[in-house]
Amino acid sequence: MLRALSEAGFSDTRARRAVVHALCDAQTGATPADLLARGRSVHAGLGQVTVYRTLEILEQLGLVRKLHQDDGCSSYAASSTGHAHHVICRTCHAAVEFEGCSIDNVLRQVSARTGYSVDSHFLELFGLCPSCRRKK
Amino acid sequence: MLRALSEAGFSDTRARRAVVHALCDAQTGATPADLLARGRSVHAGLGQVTVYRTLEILEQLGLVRKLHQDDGCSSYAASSTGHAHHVICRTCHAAVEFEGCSIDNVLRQVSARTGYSVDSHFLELFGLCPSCRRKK
DNA sequence: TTACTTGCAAAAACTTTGCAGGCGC
DNA sequence: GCGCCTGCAAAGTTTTTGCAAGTAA
Repeated sequence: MLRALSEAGFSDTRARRAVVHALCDAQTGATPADLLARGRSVHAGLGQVTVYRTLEILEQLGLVRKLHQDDGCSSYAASSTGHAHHVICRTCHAAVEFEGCSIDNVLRQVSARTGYSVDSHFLELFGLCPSCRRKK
Repeated sequence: MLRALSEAGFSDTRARRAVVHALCDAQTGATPADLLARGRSVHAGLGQVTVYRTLEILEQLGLVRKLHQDDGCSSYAASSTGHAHHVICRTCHAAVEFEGCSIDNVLRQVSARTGYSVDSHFLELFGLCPSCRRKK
């Protein structure tokens, strides 16, 4: 992730490393406030504004994805690259990325029925992660 | 939609009718501010707070769904009932509901790979509506 | 009448912007 | 050294809360 940043022409700074670290450290979606707290354990002077600005960059590069959850859409999760989705645990919020969403059939169906030309999509799954399932 | 509200035990009030009307009137996702403006053409005294409160109720009843768009997650679209998704025009934002998302194969795949038990999902498609397509 | 609703005002939460100083390269 | 970055403070936005008055049933 840091590498991708510098390859895209962004400086390798202490603040950005802290945010990236916080994102990778969290196995769950994290809000800007979460990331600030986590990031400060690495770089005490980190500011909230920088978290926002770094997230903006990472999101544009596709390295981070905003999650849509019931309690709001303000958490972010690392996304290895390009097209991918997340499956989120409704108990502990652990977010795991997955690829290979073969929903072409749905796209075709919807195109045919609605007349829209569909060119992208957003998919998110919710359920229980293995560990939370065990605890039930 | 009004019927469903009263069946769920909520009063049939002028303010709620205005919000519901505004929601159905808009063929696109509408933000709380949009709904206030539209709703006021029906009930001039409508307040923003009531819009929020009504949306909350409608959302819980599954009559309205929050959309997840690039520019934020603060617009809502009417949803006839239960499980359904939207396909949204990236130009004019027209939102059309569709059912029949046969993504069971994806769910199974993800379950198998990640060990999560998946019990719900969120899917949204983006593209161009017939009318915007013609204008290109 | 009685309880549910409403809208205002204010508070709180969240995000963006401006800018002087700091740091990567 | 130059120009990108940062963090503070402040401004803007959006959403929530408290409460007295209003309205549906």
